[in-house]
Amino acid sequence: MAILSSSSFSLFPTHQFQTKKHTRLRRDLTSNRAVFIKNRDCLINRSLTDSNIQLRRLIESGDLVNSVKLLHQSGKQDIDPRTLCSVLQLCADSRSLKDGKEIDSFIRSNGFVLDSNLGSKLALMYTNCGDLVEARRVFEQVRIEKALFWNLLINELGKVGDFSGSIELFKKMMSFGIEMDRYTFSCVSKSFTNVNGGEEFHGYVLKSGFGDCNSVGNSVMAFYLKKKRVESARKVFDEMSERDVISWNSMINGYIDNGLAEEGLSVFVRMLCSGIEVDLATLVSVLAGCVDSRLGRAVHGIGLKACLGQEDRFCNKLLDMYSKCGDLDSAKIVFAGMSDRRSVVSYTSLIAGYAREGLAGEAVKLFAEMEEEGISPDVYSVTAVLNCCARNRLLDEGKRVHEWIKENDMGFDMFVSNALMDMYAKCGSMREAELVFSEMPVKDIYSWNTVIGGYSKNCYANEALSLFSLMLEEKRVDPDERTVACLLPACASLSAFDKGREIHGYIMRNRYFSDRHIANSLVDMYAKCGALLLARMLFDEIASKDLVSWTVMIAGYGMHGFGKEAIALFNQMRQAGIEPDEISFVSVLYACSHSGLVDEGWRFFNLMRYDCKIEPTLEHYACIVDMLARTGNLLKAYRFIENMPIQPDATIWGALLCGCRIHHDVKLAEKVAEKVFELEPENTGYYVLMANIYAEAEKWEEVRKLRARIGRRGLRKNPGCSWIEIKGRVNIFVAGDSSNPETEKIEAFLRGVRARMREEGLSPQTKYALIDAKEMEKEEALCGHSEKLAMALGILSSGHGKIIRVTKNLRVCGDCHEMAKFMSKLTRREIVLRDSNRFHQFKDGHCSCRGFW
DNA sequence: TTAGGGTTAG
Repeated sequence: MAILSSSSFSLFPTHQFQTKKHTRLRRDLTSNRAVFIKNRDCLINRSLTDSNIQLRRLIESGDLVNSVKLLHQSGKQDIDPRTLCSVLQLCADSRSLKDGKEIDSFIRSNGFVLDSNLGSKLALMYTNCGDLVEARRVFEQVRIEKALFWNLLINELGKVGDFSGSIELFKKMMSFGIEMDRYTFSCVSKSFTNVNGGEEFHGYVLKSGFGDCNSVGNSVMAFYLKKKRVESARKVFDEMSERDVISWNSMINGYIDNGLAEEGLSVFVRMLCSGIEVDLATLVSVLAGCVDSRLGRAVHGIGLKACLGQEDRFCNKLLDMYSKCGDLDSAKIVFAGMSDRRSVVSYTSLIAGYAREGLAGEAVKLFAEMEEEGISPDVYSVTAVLNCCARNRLLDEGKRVHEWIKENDMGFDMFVSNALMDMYAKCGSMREAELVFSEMPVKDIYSWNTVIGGYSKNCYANEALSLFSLMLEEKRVDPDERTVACLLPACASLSAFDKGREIHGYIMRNRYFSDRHIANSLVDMYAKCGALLLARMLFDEIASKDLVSWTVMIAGYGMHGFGKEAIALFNQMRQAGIEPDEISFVSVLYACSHSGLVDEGWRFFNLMRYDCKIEPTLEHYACIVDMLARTGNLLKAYRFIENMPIQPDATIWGALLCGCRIHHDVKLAEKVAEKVFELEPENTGYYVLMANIYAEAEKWEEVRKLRARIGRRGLRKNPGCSWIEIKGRVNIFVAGDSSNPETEKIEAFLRGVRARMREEGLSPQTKYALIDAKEMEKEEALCGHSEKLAMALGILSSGHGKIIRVTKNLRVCGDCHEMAKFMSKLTRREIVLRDSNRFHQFKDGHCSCRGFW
């Protein structure tokens, strides 16, 4: 077959035609000369061909050792080049490089002419024995005619990862005018797949005229699929004149592998309708695309009909499918049916299934059972069991696995290290996670994202941000969408508006906004940094909003005290056909409680229970209690808690305690406080809250007793602390702090504000000072509250028009709240204060919380 | 063309 039609050479300059003609001429001359020499040698040494015959016998019996020995004893005249070809073939077959090299040196030292035949065998020997450098050298010395030998070397170079070498040889083959065959394209396709670009591969195939060949078409499909160009692969698939089971399987697998399960399944259905017989690979691919076990069961049936029920790979994939679909009963049936054919793969699938369903005990038990069965865990099963510990917060179990990993020297595996760090991070042990991270010689994107996300979730926001900076500095691994998604919650928790904006810039430069995960966390970040309008603008830009998008925006309105807006958005979400879940109900209930919308709150609570059939959790109950308590319905709240179908926790009673403080009900507070102290005896916040209630009622003796109680328990009050970001630097203040270099200015400013307040008849809210002393001292203590210091620094250090954004770790104090209102009017500055509970937006002497805090 | 494992938002 004329493989390379003349048109195929249009890829090369016209002088190629001359080269081809000349080489053919040279080849003919060389070959004639070889025949001449061979005949001459045979004539001279006719009597000595015995050793040649003997050698052939040895080769035929596969005795390479004696063949080489005999060859060494013989002279050039004894040996026919065809015999050399046979012995080289034997070396190639037995992968014996040492013998092969000896024969090569025999050939060279005896001056044998390296013609295409002998050269081919020499190249084959080197190719098969893995000395690809020598193999390529032979190709440079001799013109090898048969495509087979080129294909083998092209293939081997690709296999060892020398993709450019493989493509170079392919191009040389083409320029030499060697007739290619269909295998040539299969052999080189892997190399084109693995280099950047490689787009010309399809062009070569089309020009070679092999485009119609089924196996070549399959290679082109594989090429596009590896490059994740599923649509291009589909075009090749659609244009194929004939498709074999491999073509169908590739297309199905290509879709499913690239997350397009529906398309993959529709090709599978078409395959079934076309009457093509499915095989093991078809079903293994299809099972990977089954996201619900009903469909998977149908494929299970097809597999049984196709007599694949006993195939290990089919069973393992079935097991994995059922386990991923959450149908553990079916998974267990398959597992039971495998009895003695269970491998570490089967165990891993079921362990991972248990882990996903939160059945940590079962997962750990199965892991132990596997070891008892004599099947040793490998990196996959260890990763699966670590993941199980991570999801179920099993720190002790995870630590035991870590010990096992150390004993069995498995720590080198990146998957294992990453899973270990994730386990520690999810169990809150960031120090351990850090240690694993620091010991990793090579870190990939998962490693960085895991630790950054771990810091972020464990309230080490600053550490998360610095690790991200280090990642950018080191430049070994580029951040991706997930890095940013890990990072934004850190900015959100710190209220680090400027940092968040910087990351927003990074997101826009890298076009990450189209990723909904990113867009949602960006909206959440801005809402939590107090930039509600910005959050809303971005929310409006999200093209296809999901439940999380709506929920973060609803929660954003809620925490800023825009209850009505939150409710409107919740209704809009339902109109858009998105069903609320338990978290979105928490957001809307929280919004109702923070805006004093009692009727609406009840309406949503009932809607959730009776229409959406969502069982309320502690969080929902806490919102209702909070809503009732804030609005002064203290007894209603108390009765509500008593009638709860689930056990109330400290947060629930704590919400009522807060209500008691707002409405100055000391008696009820005492009753509630005892319940809270019993439930969370170590939480100092509740003692402080109760002490405040006493202080506000001026019951100083009770304050003293409570203080003593705190002291006896060895508890220390969590110090109030506020911070403000100025020019990218976070300034932190604790109460009475004078460490800031601007302290003098800050104090003078606050004194001035206080004086102006007094002039306008606003006296300090000294009840909040919590100090039983003379009024003056109290006033001074108030002046030192951390949020006032931070706000003052903000006003003094930032340009007019810039919003002052302050964050406090506890609830804002009443006096600071009054003063902030006054300062916003006096200085005509907008102040956004985020406390542990919500946002306060101070403008023109008013606060957005309207007293609900 | 062919089995199992690791990182993201409310």
